Amino acid sequence: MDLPGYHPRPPQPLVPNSDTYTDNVLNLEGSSTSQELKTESDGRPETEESCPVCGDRVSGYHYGLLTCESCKGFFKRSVQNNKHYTCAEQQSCPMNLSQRKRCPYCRFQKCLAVGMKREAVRADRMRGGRNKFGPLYRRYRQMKQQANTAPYRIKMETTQTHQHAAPNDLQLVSSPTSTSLSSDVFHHMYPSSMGQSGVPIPMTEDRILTSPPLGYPGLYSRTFPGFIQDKGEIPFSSSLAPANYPLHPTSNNSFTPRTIPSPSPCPTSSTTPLSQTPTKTQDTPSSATLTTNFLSKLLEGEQDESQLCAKVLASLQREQASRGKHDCLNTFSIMCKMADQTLFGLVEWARNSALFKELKVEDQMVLLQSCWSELLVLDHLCRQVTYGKEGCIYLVTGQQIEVSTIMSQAGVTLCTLVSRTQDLVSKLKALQLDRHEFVCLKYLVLFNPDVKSVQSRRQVEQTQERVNRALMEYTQQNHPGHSDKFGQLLLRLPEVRSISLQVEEYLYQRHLLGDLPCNSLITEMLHTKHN
DNA sequence: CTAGCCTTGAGA
DNA sequence: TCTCAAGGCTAG
Repeated sequence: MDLPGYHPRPPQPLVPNSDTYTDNVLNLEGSSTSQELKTESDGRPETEESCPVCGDRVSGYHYGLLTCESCKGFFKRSVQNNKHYTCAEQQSCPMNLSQRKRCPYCRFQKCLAVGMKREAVRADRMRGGRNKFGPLYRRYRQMKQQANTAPYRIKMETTQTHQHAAPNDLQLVSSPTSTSLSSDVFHHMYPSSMGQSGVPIPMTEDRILTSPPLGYPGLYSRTFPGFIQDKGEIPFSSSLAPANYPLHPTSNNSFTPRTIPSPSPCPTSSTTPLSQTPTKTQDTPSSATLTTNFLSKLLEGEQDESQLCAKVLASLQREQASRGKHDCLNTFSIMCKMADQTLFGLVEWARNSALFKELKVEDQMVLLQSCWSELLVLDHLCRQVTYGKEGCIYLVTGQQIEVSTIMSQAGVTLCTLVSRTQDLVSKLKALQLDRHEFVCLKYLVLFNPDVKSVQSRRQVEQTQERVNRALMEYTQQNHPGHSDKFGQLLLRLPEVRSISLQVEEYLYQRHLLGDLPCNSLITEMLHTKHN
């Protein structure tokens, strides 16, 4: 956002020898009101929180979340008096302590976007007492307390440290070269089609530099100097071994990370409960067995999260190395780079899929160009369902950002997107989405026969139907108590679609503002669509 | 209209 | 009894 008050602060040395990013990096959209408060820890961290609406100091839980006194009052007045504001600008006014009074429309929209609840304003105006959000507040507080007792905040590394580096430390593979993805990379993946000449793309670079599976990818965040920092600390609570499945703490959802197949040459060694069921000796394979085998095949192609994590970190490190000491990526650019690398992985995933390979190259291209953002959203959702803690967003790099941090610094559109996505995460967690179901959803999105200009429409349709059937049988077999899980899962896809379209729209706007890193696969995808 | 401080009262 | 999120009051 190129709006007044939304400019990142100029880089400034935060600690002696600060040689990498500076404190502007957390500014998703440039506003920078909260982080000073956060780091002035005086042992009462909760009161140091910043209001997700305007960045002012919070005074407690109000209408569903921690906000400041003024936003509490503003929200109360707006709801009680049934206010209808209008925005004189583009409905994306900056929202911070000094400018919150300028546009009540945008302020109220942001209140809603960050999650303030209208229902908490009492229609009867009764004073005192407790409302139904009491337990919610208590849970938040418990979570915060937990986070504060075991904060794995990454101290900003001012010099590269090898202390925690694994033998195949990413630093060893970092190279001061350009980015690994170039704008024509998608076309280079499909050289036979489209006849795009393009420049030679170093698309092998990633493969060359990709490290072997890493034991503790989380550690690399420490060895990635200045990756994200703010006043010497980044506000991410990074887990110790985010992508190391056996060590990853299992959350209260149904995921068992161990079941995530690595691209090992031994695909039959699945440890999923499913693989145990078809071992009964039968002359003709049952429908259940066929479904299981089919899904196992689909799962074989899934990316290994730890490898993806390492790859993304390596790419980001290369990027930083190539930029030099005083040319730092801001947080938004870092997020874009992460998304770009993730997308690159998703394209690879599709291209390596046996079912996808059966399609004509032209069809492969149009399908991917049609659903790339949905795949990204699905991938993000799966990561949140698997690893995400409540109130946090889990990044592909294994780091976490508190949703409230994003909300306090993002504009209305981004807040809405985050809020919608988190809602969907909650629904999928409630549905206990598992890895098999997730991979089916990915295939259902990829094999979309309704995409314009698909040549082998029937083939795409048949594959989609096949996956759809497998998903239905799988949910019926594995969740007999949940008779409509299949239907419930399918009902989430329109929202995935809708979010992905909003993401595309948002990214395109940022692209037009010049905020998107150039030479990215995402930019290319956006261009393809808009052309 | 804003925002800081005050009062209230159900639930822990 | 204490806590703390509601609503209320009021100077600016």
